[in-house]
Amino acid sequence: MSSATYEFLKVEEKWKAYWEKHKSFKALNPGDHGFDPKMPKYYVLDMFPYPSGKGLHVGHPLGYIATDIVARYKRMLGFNVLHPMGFDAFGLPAEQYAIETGTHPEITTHKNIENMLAQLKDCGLSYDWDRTFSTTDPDYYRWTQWIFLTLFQSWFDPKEKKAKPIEDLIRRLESDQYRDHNSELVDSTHPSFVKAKPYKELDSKDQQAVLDHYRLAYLASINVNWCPGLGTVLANEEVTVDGRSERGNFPVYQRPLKQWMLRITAFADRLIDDLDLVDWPDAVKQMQKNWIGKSQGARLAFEVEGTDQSIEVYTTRPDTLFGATFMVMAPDHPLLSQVVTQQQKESVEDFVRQFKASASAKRFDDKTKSGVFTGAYCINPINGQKIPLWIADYVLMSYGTGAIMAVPAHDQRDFEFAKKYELSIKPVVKPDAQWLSEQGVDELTYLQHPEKLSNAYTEWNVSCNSSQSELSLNDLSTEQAKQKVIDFLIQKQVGHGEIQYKLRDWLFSRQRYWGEPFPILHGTDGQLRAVKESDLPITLPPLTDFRPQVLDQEDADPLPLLGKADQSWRMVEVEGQSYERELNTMPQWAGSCWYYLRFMDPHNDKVFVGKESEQYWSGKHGVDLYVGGVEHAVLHLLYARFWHKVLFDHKLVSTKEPFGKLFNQGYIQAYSYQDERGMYVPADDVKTTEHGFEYQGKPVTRHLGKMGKSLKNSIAPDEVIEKYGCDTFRLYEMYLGPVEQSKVWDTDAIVGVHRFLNRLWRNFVDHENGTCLVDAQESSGKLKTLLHQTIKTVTEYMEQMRFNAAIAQMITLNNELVGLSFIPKDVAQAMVLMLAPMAPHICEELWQRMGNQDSLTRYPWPQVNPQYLKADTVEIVVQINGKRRANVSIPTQATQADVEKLAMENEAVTKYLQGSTIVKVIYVPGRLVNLVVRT
RNA sequence: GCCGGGGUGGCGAAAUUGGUAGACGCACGGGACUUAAAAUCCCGAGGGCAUUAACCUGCCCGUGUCGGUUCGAGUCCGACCCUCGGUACCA
Repeated sequence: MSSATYEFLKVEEKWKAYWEKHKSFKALNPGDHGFDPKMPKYYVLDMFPYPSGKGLHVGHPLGYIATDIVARYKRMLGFNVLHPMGFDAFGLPAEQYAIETGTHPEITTHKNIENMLAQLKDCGLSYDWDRTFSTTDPDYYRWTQWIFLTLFQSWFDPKEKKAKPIEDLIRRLESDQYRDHNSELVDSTHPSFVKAKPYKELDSKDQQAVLDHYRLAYLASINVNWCPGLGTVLANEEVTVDGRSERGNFPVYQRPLKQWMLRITAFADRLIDDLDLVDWPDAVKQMQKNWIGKSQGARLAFEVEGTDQSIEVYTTRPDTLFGATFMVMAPDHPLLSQVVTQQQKESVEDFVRQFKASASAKRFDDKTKSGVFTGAYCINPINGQKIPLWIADYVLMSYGTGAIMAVPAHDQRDFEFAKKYELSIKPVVKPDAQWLSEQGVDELTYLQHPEKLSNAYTEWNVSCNSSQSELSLNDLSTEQAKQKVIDFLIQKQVGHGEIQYKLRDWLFSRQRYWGEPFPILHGTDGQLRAVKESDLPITLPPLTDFRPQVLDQEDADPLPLLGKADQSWRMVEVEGQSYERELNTMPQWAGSCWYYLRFMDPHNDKVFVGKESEQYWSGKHGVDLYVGGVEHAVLHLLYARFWHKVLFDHKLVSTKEPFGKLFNQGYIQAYSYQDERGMYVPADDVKTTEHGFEYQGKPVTRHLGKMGKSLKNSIAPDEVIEKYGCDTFRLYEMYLGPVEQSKVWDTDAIVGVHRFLNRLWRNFVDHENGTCLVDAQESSGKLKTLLHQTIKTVTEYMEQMRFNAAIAQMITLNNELVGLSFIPKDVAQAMVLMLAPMAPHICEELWQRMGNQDSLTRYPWPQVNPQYLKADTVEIVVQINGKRRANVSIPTQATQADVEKLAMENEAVTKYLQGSTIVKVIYVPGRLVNLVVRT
């Protein structure tokens, strides 16, 4: 083998060692030696991984390679680039493994991180490894705990819509603002005892209770998702639509428990509004908006006839109040027992019993509605009409007030229910003429007998049938009518306008071991006490038995694992008082809520991030590019934005939003094969035959999906890198298709880009004697034009992260060089520099062989010279009536008149022009001339 | 149902502001090198029709479907079909 052959393994090893030795990718912080404040910054971040024990497959590095290319590209453009990597290592898998094997999660985590680091380093990624940390490092979670305390010591001022220190609230309470009913502090769910006396006169326990009521982190006894199979409670976001746990697929039950909550709902409006500030995919913005689920409407009360009770309802269509012909409350509504009549008591109780029994078993796509009459009647506050009160399974206690006014004429669900139980239907919005004709009725028939139709429609917008002596909505638009009704409700003191959200406060505690302990102490009297900042971190106690108390009964109380910790850890004495530590741990999401900030200043032991570093790296938009999977659209990304906003309100971070630009990479998919028994067979050994797919002579079925060890279709990056080299691997991952798209892995196709790199090498290095074939001469003519056009398009593609298209351009250029005995210097330089972000090792080697002494890491990206963009002559198309008829070659400088003349002289053109007159000539410079003719 | 993406050869995909559709790569076919194979390299190709011994050449049809705007539409507008993702008795 001659030394001229491209020996990728040797070359790649050489340059990896070089970069490591020279710390080529170290990002300099303000204050560091050599830091240049004039250099613009660029922060490019990956969603950091969970260090799983299974090892990476070729799908994992896709996003990392993309960000690495951006990072290398931006360095060449002269940016100070922050490109860090870390590990999100708290969470269930390590703990489950500990249960099975007895290995402490810390050991497992450490081992997995080591493995993953090695695999990542094989990919030639240009991270600043000095900034790497794991969320499980006490030096890191110390600050996670600190931020939790910041939340705990904050309240949300609804007037200014921002988080403020709790001391600020105490000052206000001491001035006794809270008992004033016009004060924004008054809250209807306030414990009644605190309203009786001024705050100052309350004992310290009651004062605490008041404060706890306002904190951004608070304990509450609420209905939570209790998963006995995992021995823990879960956030709404962690429960699937089937009512099972996202991890482990265990059944989840609703039950009230006392848990830590974070008041994310207070930030709902800002979380929606500030989406306008960021450059994110519309799909993700939309998902967040849907998740928050803001709706505008009205809350109003219906008196229950013959009692002093009234039922509150929420509606987004107050304009249809005249059309309310019955009421429905949820079967688990707290007022139910007080309004049901004696005669109906038995059938209502039967229904409730049935409802409860079937609630967890009920199929989620079952939309049939059933209900029962309570015997009670409500009074419609707008017209005094008496309407029956029902309970039904289609009204949920968890949204709005748990009761609705039913307007069957304009709501599909109410309509179905009304038809089933023969309740009256009253249209109050004028229907559309076209809709009526589709239904085959005239307006009069519809208004008098709406029950004859098969559906109800709600998108019309002029009220009708809506009037009584005091109030008429007839002929008003929906918007006008809504406002008029709300004004009326306020005037009658039975309701008001209201905004509802689907978003619930974030359930923040778990009964597991492998998570951040809460820095909270519980006094013997139930008082909460924050751990002193100087006592952080609260490290996890040693434990040998990690089995959760898995309980068969769904109503058994959860037992936090930290309850098994030694007495000496659990019990603390402060100022002579004895306290027990909080035994819950934080959920997996906690660590990932702020890691992007720690990367800016990872070794700071004074603060969670130094102010100067934070301001420099945040700049105007925070993280400049954040790349990760779309699966985090509502979980991590919503939580992190929430924490960021709290930190922003405390002036601890300088941007409103953490991630200026978000990019969702696609997934790498692979075929998996199952035999008749449904067992997965190794995808590698499956043969394609004329009948289909076969494994060991037996037919198997093919399915396209994720890659994974259990599916026996996993391919490790190591195997690919060993065989083709890291540059080929990186190039191939990018060449497979657009980064944001999912694509199917096909190992066979990898030879394409591998051939390209070999061809590139041969173009540059003489295969006989290994000398460099780059000439001192510059290119000229068409090659020069092609070069500058390539630089132009490739630069555009790099900006748009369309690496597949960029690679194709460079392959084309390289193909032009095949057969040349020497490569012009300017072409060679530009070629190597442009390819360097994607295939850095081979480019470094070629760069050195071209006579450069140092790494090309910070060499400037090639510039386009517009004067070379056009060749001396250019081929243009001659069209006649839009159809291509001929090509003519014209000088670049030619005027339109010249072009027309040349076009007319063309033989093929004259043939078509016979017997026609030219009506119009359209000339697109450099491209075509279109002759519009009439015969 | 609602919201948001996406439909281009056998496959992955390209196509500036509307301007020669299918660049580039895989697979395929042919060839070179080789005792042979692998690897490597070179050449070919959207579909159809006409013409020809063959090359050449000419014409028509082609970007999910139908319609519109335009000299000209993958690109813009309208309706529909299919598909992927999110979400769902949210009042």
